[in-house]
Amino acid sequence: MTQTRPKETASPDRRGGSRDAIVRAAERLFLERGFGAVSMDDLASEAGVARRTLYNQFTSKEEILREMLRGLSEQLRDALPPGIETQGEVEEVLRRIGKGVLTFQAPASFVGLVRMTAADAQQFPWIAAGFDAVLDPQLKRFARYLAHLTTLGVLACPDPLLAAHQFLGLLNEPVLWPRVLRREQPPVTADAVVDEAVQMFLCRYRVSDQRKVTRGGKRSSK
Amino acid sequence: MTQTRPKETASPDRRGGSRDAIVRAAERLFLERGFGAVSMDDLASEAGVARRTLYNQFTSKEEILREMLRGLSEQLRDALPPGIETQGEVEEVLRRIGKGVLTFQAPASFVGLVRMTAADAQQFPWIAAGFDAVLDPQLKRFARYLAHLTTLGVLACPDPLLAAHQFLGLLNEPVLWPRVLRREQPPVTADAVVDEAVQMFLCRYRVSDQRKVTRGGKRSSK
DNA sequence: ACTAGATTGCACTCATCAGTGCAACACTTG
DNA sequence: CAAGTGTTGCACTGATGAGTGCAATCTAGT
Repeated sequence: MTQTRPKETASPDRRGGSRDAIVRAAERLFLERGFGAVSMDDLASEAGVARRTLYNQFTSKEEILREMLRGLSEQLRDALPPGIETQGEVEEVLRRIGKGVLTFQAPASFVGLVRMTAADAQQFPWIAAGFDAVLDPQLKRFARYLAHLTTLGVLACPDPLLAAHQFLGLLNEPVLWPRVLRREQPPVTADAVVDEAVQMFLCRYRVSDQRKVTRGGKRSSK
Repeated sequence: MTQTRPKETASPDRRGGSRDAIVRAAERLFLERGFGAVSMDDLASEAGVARRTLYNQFTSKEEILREMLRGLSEQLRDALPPGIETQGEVEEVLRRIGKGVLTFQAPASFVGLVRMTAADAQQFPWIAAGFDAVLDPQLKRFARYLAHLTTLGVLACPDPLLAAHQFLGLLNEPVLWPRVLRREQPPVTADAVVDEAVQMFLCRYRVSDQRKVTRGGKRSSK
């Protein structure tokens, strides 16, 4: 009789779909306006759900945010696929990583996440902690890759962590941060930014046994 | 009744000093917690002033923010003193600019301003506009400097604006953004960051007729 | 001392918002 | 139909916060 219903994807309207709808609405609104600036009424109407349902599914507004960030973390964790640095030559790998970074932070939701982290993490430190838990391993992993190449004699990075920061800075400054601060978009394309970043980075850190690829590459076709 | 007791906290001179006290309190609180997270009561007690005085001096909370940002803009406008790029060799000038950038964004108030811009500029676009009005001219000015050096044949920057972004990215990524996002501080010193940024930047853009680039530069001519 | 303007405490109003209780309703399953 | 579960609307509570009116009070300038 009273059976445990697996609640498999029923109609998104009535059955267990409300929880998902709420989380999706939270992604839209929290990331767009920030946590404090979104009321439960906003959330309910954005989710197409009664306000009371929010409290049937979650114990508090904060729990909605937690669940939203959990889902977002999983998405971001796949940003740089494992093994991206294992094959190919340095320049190729760096360009791949650069494109990967710029791609996975391209959606407006990532910009919103950065904004929300900057804004609300004072009151809710666990927001910054969760954000950090996702990004920091990837930065460290990149630094390990650079250190590895240094021991192989391909690069000469005396401080791999700083070098990793530098590479990310070359990518983020013209692309991500203007968006976060709502400055008008620079007219450069992502491809050009990646090309220039790789070029400058290698120019500085590559061990010049032979200069084979440092220069003659196709300059940004745009 | 403890009613007739004057505030013994900051004692803002009783005469005209209250307005300054309020603005100073606004700088502390708004930049630390964000605009939306500070109440007029917080502001009044931080300023050592009656809540009613806020409304005697300003018409609204928003006007307090506007006045605070106005003062802040003037401070930031002096960040890179005029003429900083006119004298000395490229490497010297870049190092001076780099140190200037890192110095003027060192105070916690600047980090707070960035946070507030990211957070509240969705609701109040004029915040981002004011922030932009300060930073953008300086970026453009730096780009003009790079373009000038390119015409002189000292540098080879095909895209001076992108190059300016790159230099700033090399500085900001390891220093400013971790602070904005409340990630733990990297252990690198500001001096090291500036040195490495200048080195990498010149390694990429300097035309090879120089004498004393610290590290063996690679010729990077087109 | 006197006066004018700034300051202060206080008691409001009006609005928003998180969260709860409850009864009615819809849909699914047996 | 009946039971169970999830959803909905509504009316609350309790708290916070922006902004105002007013009378008492303080301080400077004369």
